[in-house]
Order: sequence, then structure tokens, then C-alpha cells
Amino acid sequence: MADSRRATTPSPSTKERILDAAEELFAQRGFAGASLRQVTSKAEVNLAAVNYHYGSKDKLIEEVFRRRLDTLNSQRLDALAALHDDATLEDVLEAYIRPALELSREQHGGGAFIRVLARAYAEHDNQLRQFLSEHYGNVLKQFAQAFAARLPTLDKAELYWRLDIVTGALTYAMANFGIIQRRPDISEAQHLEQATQHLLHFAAAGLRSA
Amino acid sequence: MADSRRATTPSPSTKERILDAAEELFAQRGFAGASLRQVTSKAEVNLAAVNYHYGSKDKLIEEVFRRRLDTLNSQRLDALAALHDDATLEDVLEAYIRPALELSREQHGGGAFIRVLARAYAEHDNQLRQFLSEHYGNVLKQFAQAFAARLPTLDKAELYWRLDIVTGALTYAMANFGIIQRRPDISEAQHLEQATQHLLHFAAAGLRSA
DNA sequence: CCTATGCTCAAACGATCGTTTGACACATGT
DNA sequence: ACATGTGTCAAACGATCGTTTGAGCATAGG
Repeated sequence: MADSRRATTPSPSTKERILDAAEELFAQRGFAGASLRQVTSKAEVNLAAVNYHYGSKDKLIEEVFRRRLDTLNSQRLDALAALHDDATLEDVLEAYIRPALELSREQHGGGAFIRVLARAYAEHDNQLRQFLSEHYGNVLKQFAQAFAARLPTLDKAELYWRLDIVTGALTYAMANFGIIQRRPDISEAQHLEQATQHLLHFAAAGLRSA
Repeated sequence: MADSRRATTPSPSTKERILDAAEELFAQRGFAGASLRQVTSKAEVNLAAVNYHYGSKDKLIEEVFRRRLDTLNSQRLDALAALHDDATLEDVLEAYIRPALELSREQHGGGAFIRVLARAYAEHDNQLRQFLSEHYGNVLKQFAQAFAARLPTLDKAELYWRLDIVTGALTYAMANFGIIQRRPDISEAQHLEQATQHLLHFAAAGLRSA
């Protein structure tokens, strides 16, 4: 009893361990830079397991995205739906930003996926961008509506430009790319919380600007 | 006479053609994703030329950065030095942002280096970050002073956080990563000019925020 | 008991990677 | 004329890449 299996998949360990290891290594070395041998070695599974469970390296990359992006998207939409009509612009911004922060916190390695996401933005021309916009477009649209309702004087095109800027700053800040390095005397979680507060404040001012 | 040679280097063509090709391919496929064979093929030089002129692939990557970063830095500092004492916050921001825009414009391929720079931010742990901060730290410091003079009520730590956010948004926007794709009826240059204006406006509001 | 199915394993496939080698062409200085 | 130094070239080095193979294990269904 309670053998820790999920309902559909017979094996709990191998398939997900590959995903975890891949996420961390992709964040660290990039998609081309991390080899399947490194992934399977870190996951402590056989090399052939990747192609057996996922078919190819490209499919594995897609799965790394799908797993996190699905929950990130639904958390964002849930947080948005939980807001009352009198919610402020900051509240909407927080519904957008905080799930990304939580995602950065929960991982053992610490925010690997956000860095993977930033890598994906850099992969400029290929199918990954299309994959992202498919799994992401409706979220952006719903948030754009919520923002628009709180910024009645801002026209549509201008709003989308600003949201794009917010997304860029968010990705950059969450992925810890900046010159500001985490001070050793504060925890990673505290650092991310600080980044979130600064980002939220900055973005609100930028969005509201006349 | 005027054989287009530089003073020290006897050959003008091969060495720089490698740099151009490498810059474009690194932007497209990343550092690990672009092979030296692809680079030398695009540059129409022999494969061994890379190791002859640069020693290794890593050194080549460094050179790609050094070439552009030197001019970008000096252009930014020149633009900053050209400002009068009564220059506004927007003026300082423009001195910071516009050289990056110009860099995006001048290239034949169109802004390849900014995308390479964004790739470098994603290469999180290695020596490249140190290399960047060495060639970049003093620029940031000088601009921070200029900003601080125009934002007397803002404390130092808060300012650096905000500048970090600005840099992230700038990189992201200039590298064309966003969901906003360039409309086919406007030129790349116009698109970048628009991005600059939006970014400048947004960043000024964010920096000024109480 | 036998057979099917799901999964793991070591081993190997051909392709491609960064790097090195040695021969060769060409210019320069004595 | 000869020696020297600089750059280019085809070819090859061993290492590592993504992927495939076929044997071997376990468990479940009949």
C-alpha cells in the first residue's frame, strides 16, 4: 500500500528523475551544452532511458517546459481570478509575478526552471518560441485585460509594449542574471522576495506612467 | 598605399571575418550550439584558422565580446560625459540606452551582438560573468553616480536594484525576445527606435518612483 | 505454467565535436 | 640566393555527441 505511484504511470522514479536532472543541467549549461549522458548520469538512470521515455532530446526539452509551465500558468490565472473587482494594479502585478517567485523557491536546486525559461527566450528562431506562445498566449491576454481595466487611459499597443518590458525585467531578475548578487548573509528565498518587491514597485510605476 | 591594413595585424580579412561569422552564429545557436566548422564555413576560411588566430573556441568567444563591448562602453561614457549638469534623468537614461540601440542597428545581420550578450547573461556560473563585470563594472558605477545625482531621495541600494531591472529590460527588449514581434510593415530600425522610446519612458517612471 | 508487457541495461552505431599536425605558398630582410 | 616568419590548407587525432539495438529482468493475465 502507498507505494508512492501515480495513477497512470507505472514507474514513479526514472521518468521524473530525468526531468529533474535535465531541468537543472539545461539551466546550468544550456540545451546544447548539456548532454544526455550528463543528464542520465545525474539522474542515475541508464542512457537509453531518455529515448525510451521521451523519444528524443528535443522532446525531453519540451517536457521540461510543459511540466512547469502548466502549473505556472494555472497558478497565475488562479491568482488573477481570486482578485476582487477593486483590486489595485499592484495586486494584478503580484498575481503575475508571485507564482514565478514561488516556482523559484520550491525547487531543490533553487529556481532552475526560471533560468531554463530565460534560455528559451534566447533560442530565438526555432519551434520553442511557438511552443511557448501556444502555452502562454492566453495567460498574457487575460492579464492584459486586467491591466487595461486598471489603466483606462492607456491604449492597447502601449500596454502590450509595457507588459513585454515587465516580462523581460521579471525573467532577468528571477533568473538572477543581474549584477546584483545575492549577499551571502541572506537566504536565496529572502533575496528573491526582495527582488520581487523591487520589481513590483518598479513595474507598477512604469505601467502607470502617463 | 591605403591597403586597409591595421598597424599591428598584417592580415585584415580572415581574423575579422571569423569574428563576424562567430558573432552571428553565437547569437543564433548559442556558444555550445554553434560549431567552429559552422563558423569557419560561414566566414569562408579554413577550419584551423580559428585556433591559429585565437588559440581556442573559448578565446574566440571572449574576443567577440571584447570587440563590441569596448566600443559600447566608450560610447556610453562619451554620451554621459557630453551631458550638461542640468541634464534630466531621461537624458542620462538615453546616454545609457541609445548606444545599445545604435549597436543593434549597425550590424549587417542586425543586432546580433545584443543577442550574444543576452546569451552571456544566461551562462550563469562561469568565467564569462567575471569577464563582463571587469569590462563593465566602472561603466555601471559612473552611470549610477549620474542617476543618483538626479534622484537625491533614493538610497544607494535601492538605486542599484532599479538599475539592475533597467538593464534586464533593456537587454530583453533589444534582443527582440519579447512577445511583441516586429510588424512586417515597419523596418527593424523603426522597431528598435520604438522599443527604445517605450523603454526609456518606462524606465524613467520606474526609477523616479517614490 | 506460459506468454505478454514494461522497463533497464551494456554496448555499439555513425556523426560531429575542438584541436593538432605537417606540408605548402608567399612575402620580407640580409 | 637563402633563410625566416606568417598565413592557409587538407587531413587526421581522440573525444563526445544523440540514437539504436538486442538481450535480460521483473511483474501481470490467462
